[in-house]
Amino acid sequence: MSNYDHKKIEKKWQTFWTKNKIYTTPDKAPGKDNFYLLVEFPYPSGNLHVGHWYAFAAPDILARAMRMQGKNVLYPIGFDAFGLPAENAAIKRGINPRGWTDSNIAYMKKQIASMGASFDWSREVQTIDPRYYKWTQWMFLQFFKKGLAYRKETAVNWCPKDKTVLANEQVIAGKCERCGSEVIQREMLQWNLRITDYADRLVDDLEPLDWPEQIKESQRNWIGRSEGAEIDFPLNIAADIKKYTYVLLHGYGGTPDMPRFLHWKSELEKQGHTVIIPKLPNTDNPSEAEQVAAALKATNYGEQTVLFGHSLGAPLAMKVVEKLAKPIARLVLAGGFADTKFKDNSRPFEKTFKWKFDVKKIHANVKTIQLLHDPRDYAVSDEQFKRLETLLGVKGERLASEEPHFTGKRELSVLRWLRPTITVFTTRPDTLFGGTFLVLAPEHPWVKLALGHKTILKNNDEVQKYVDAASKKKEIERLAADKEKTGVELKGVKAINPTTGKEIPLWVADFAIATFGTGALFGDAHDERDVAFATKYGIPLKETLEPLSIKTSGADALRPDLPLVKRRAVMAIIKHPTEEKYLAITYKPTNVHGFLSGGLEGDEKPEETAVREIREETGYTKVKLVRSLGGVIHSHFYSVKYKRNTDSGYIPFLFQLEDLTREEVSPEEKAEHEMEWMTPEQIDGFLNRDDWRAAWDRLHGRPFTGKGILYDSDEFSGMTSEEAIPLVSTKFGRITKAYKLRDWIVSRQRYWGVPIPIIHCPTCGAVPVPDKDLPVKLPEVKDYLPEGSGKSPLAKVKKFVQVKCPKCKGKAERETDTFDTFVDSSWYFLRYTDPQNKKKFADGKKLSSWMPVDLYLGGAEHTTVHVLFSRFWQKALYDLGLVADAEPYTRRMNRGIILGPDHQKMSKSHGNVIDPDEVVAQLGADTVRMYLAFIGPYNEVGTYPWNPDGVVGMRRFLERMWRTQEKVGKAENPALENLLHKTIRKVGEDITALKFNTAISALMVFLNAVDKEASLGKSQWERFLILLAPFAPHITEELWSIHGQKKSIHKTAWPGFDEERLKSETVQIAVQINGKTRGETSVAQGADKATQEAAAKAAVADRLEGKNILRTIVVPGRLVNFVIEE
RNA sequence: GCCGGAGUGGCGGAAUGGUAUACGCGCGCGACUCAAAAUCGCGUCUCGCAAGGGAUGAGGGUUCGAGUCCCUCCUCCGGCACCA
Repeated sequence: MSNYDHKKIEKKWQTFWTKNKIYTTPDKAPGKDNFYLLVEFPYPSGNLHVGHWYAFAAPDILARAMRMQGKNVLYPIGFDAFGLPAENAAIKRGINPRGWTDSNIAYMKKQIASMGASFDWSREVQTIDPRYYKWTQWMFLQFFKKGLAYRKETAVNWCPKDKTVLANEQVIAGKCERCGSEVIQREMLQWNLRITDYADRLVDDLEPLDWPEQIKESQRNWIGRSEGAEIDFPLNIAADIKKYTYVLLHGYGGTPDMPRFLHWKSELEKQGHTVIIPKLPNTDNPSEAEQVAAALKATNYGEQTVLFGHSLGAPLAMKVVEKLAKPIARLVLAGGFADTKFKDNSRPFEKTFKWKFDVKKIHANVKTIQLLHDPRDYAVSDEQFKRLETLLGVKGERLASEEPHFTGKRELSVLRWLRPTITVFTTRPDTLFGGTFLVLAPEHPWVKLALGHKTILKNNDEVQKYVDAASKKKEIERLAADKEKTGVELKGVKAINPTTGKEIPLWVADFAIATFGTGALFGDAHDERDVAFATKYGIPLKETLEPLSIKTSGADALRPDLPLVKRRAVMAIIKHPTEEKYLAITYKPTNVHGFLSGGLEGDEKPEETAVREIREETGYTKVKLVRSLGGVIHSHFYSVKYKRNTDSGYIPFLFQLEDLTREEVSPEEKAEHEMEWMTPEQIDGFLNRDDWRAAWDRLHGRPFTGKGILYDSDEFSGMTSEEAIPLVSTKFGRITKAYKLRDWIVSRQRYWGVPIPIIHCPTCGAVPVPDKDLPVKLPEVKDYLPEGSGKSPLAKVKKFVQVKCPKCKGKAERETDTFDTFVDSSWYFLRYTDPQNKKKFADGKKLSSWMPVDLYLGGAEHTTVHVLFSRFWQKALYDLGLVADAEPYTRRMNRGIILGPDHQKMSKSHGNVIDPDEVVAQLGADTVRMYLAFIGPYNEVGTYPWNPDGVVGMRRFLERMWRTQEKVGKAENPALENLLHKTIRKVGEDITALKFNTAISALMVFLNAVDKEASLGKSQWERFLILLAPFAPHITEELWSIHGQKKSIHKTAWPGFDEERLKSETVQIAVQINGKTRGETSVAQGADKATQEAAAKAAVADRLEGKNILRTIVVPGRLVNFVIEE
């Protein structure tokens, strides 16, 4: 027997496997089920670290085992090769990013081969390959055509050093993730994908997935859905300050005297505005020229004009704006069309209207454009509306109108948008009656609108200063939770609380976030942050909620079968006469920790009740009322004393003892209560029921922020928060949702990425590059530095930029931004199913034979962004009918992290980095694979320190195994056979469950047993080798061939096991007395309960002597438990 | 602050509600050796000479029986965070 020479063996077999292409995966294999095992493809940084090994070599065990167990396993790999590091290397060293990337890939491929990984390299995918990114571009264009992609002036994170825009997730603590420079805010035209349209589905579709809760929860948190309502607060701008002239354009077949127009007119006139509703000619068969002329004649358009167009009036209004000589204040469109491409509702006027717009002119003539859309609208499809949004570059409002095409009698939905209102988002509409101020984000559109109008905004300069300061502040600084809140009142403007009709002040404050909800909120007395803000600035507050505590657990939990009985009662917090202490009372029957309480008797006043109860329960006689704490605290609980469900309305008071004079307390009272003087800190930890805590909070002036019972809220008074929320929402606003998730900005002003396949034409707008011209190849450039103005280096390549418009053949310019690399990686798993396809991104049949991915293994750092983006991408493709599944990954698991030997994260600065190449050279790939698999469970996100001694231990195991070949003889060793069957089962089960560590432990147990035996049979040895083969593919292949096998061990079937063999002839059973193990005994396999009981009794006879056995529990083959009297 | 996950020897970790601490590392003792390494054997939660007792972050509960299920608290890890 030679020594175990890992270098020779590993090289030999890696060459053999490659030569014989043993890992090439067919799309279908007869008699085998397909299994798609996906690992995240690496970025070609140039060097494989231990993390890569953990990411690729451990799943390789599963891939190999599943193949042997009869599955056709797709285990592919590729490279996510666009991105900043290549470009930075290029800038720094003046080299070509492609060359840099290619050589890194070549080197990493060698390293991956050294793992003995069973990847099918024939399916390799590289995102930098034009044959791949052609389809990245194509998919984006499909989304664009569907209205899922749009360009918008967006405040973005701008890194002054990298001269590029960063995604939120690339900003760490206000600094650029890569270079550490301070990130600033800057407005830029950016391509966005409407991931927010999918927010609900991205949350809801998680529900049925078999994913760890941790991953699902991270995704939910990232999307950040809040359910609540939008409420409109009309603005009371005094008529003498600002008057608008409203021009309302009616639609096809419409007239100015329709009820909704008359209603809008009268409402707007009430606020002092002028309203003009021109009669438009020939509405049954309209001509564009005539209508435009009529509309233009209606008034002298100027900065005081608000133009509104309904239905056909909408494109008409756009035409009108296009033709104007000077800007107007606002353009509002509802139920309008963008072009004739969608003839789902063809009308006669389409012949005469040209439907071409000069978008630049429209924008020049109106800054504020508001688009309203009801998704139920029968005249305007969602796609049409999205087109309109794309055309105008404005995100519209989706809302519920009275009649789906905005044709109701009053159509408040439109009126809300015509007259100035502030719409707020709230999750607590139950506190709306107590809304005493509004807060707008500094970037709120209305603030922008009002600034500069010094007649409206009396403190214009002050507000301007505040808004400027806010935009200069870094986001991190602005959003620090513990920061003192600041704000400025918008003087001269008031909002009207729609529930009370009362005027309330309007503030700008940077704690309001422009991108969440509507960018505006109302402040009330039941929110800690609002109260802190209002208190600081002396804004009045009004409470409208009384606390309600409902006990659902514990001895005082409500009994579902009993009715609630109302009771008036008092709570008394009693202060010590001299010390800063309060009287804490434990009510023993229910273990309620609180203060003193008692019910009103007869026609007692509450204060009298309190004094009487203090005397009866505590014996203290010298008490004085300090103050009433105000309000009522409601509490629903079960009263053990009176045996009924109680609905107590507690009136809370603060008393103080004058001295500690006491009377005798009755024995009954004494038995029920326990008393102790406690410091406020002790009280904090002592109280265990919400009603007491509410009283304690009230004493300290802390706002009540929970759900309760409404008062001073008109017809909603007396309702619980839960009852009131939907009712208030629909009466004063609309039930809706808000998300933290923002649309995905896919533009990057960088060279090393996929060019965005769009051509900008001065007349046609953004035009997609025709399919036949795809891919738009990344041109060569001379230097890779961004242009500095915000444009990518591509902008410097004239040949690339200057093109003809595919539509009108006029002069046009190519988009010069490239895609975020998360775009590249959002669909790579689809390409693996058909990587060479030139006609499609993948063939439908091939897709359906592999998708959805059965198991996706990756790093925890990708749970939110990459996994979420690719789920969105999949859903968008699904909606286009391009893929068959709405979710890409059946299962997703995150792996753990390998730490350095010092239990710290591996890093050069710690000097604790393990270089896998070195360890492989010294101990072999098989050892490293096995060690990583053994280090901890792969199905949990743990942190596992690399233990150099542990790796050596694994090498010892393999050497021990190597020596075992000498023991192999022809005859089976019967002493090992049962254990081998057990091992076969356990290893198989554990690998499937990703518990590689316990699988290896079972293999060790078997080898330990072999060590104690003189020999083992050839068949036993071979079955053992097969079990070990997925873990240590090289050494097992070698030993397999040494024993004369010609076929690769990795093409061998997994051994079976015999159920009967799993059982031994006798079993050890535990003998317990009262659940404690007191002895053990062995009985024959399958012995009946009586036999087991008898054997057990004998085993602990001495302990049972003279004891009365109350019960005996027999768990066959496991234990016998005697329950005896102690 | 909100939400999710987890706390078991000196360390990594194992345990369908049923004999806690498998397996590995480390450590101790021994064998082999002139010696060392390698290898092999024995031991290794804790108190106790022993018989016995006690331990799965702390405290309570459910159960014949709890590391495992429920409640309260503590600590650590992860996600979100001035999110209305």
